[in-house]
Amino acid sequence: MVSKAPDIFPEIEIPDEISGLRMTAQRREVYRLLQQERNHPTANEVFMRVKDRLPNISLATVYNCLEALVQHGIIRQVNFERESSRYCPNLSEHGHFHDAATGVIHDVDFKPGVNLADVLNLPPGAVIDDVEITLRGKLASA
Amino acid sequence: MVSKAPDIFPEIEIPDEISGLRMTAQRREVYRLLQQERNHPTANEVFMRVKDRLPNISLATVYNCLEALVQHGIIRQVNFERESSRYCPNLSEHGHFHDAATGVIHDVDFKPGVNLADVLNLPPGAVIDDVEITLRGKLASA
DNA sequence: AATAATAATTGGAATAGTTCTTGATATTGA
DNA sequence: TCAATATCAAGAACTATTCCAATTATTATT
Repeated sequence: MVSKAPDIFPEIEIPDEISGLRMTAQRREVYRLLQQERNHPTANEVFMRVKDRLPNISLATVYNCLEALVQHGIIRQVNFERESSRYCPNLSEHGHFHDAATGVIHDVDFKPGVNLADVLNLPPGAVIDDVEITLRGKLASA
Repeated sequence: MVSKAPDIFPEIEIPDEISGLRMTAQRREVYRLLQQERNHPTANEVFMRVKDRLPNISLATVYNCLEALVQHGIIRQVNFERESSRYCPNLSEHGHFHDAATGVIHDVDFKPGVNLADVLNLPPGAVIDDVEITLRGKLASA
């Protein structure tokens, strides 16, 4: 007899529309999963997980949903090297620390009041639309 | 009658060995090209360019050469989103600014004396091996 | 210099993540 | 209700990269 792992979080309610994007059943479940499992899953991981609730969903649809959510600024797409894209619902400007030992990805926030131009020699006239910071290393067992 | 574009730079001399890596003809030309054309070419762009001098070189060999050079710390591999990897001979710790209008990639240096931990809330105990900073935006015509 | 051992190169096949295409299904608006 | 539009599913297609097996080049040893 197979028993499903219990949902750790109470059901997250998701409205019928977010930022102008209609929440279909598929988009809703994809988004809900990202909210609940904040370990930056790949499209395929999302696919496997969401199948619990929508057994007929296809991988192509997961890609479609993820793209729609990214396009509407509801989630973020994160890339490490040329590995599979990963997705996260943390919209605040942040970077990522990739623990080489465990593979776990930690969100890394900016300290308040930090200005990129204080830190980097930007090309003159540069207007920054998007910043991507990725760190790789180890967590010394504290 | 086809005339080759003249080499802008005088021939760059490359020793028989760099950081313990034997410089074969193929590796030498790949490396020379990266030194001369500092526009962060892709493997395929390197391939097409290097063919001028080594008409029989294969794309697989270009990939092999690039990997060997990266492995020995002679060049760096740079990834933007999930686009083709690009390669650059600038070894100093630096980031990249990607001009959305022109597609041109500019190297961006750190201001002297900047410490990552001053700027980011790193996870406690994090030891950083590698930093990757990518900016995307536009260059306001100065 | 000849030979054996090792390393590098080539060309094509294989792989993996993602995108595209087509037909079916659902939703919205008139 | 009907037409127009959007979304979905399934699998084919695409692309950057890696792998593989056979050949060629280089190095070390006699």
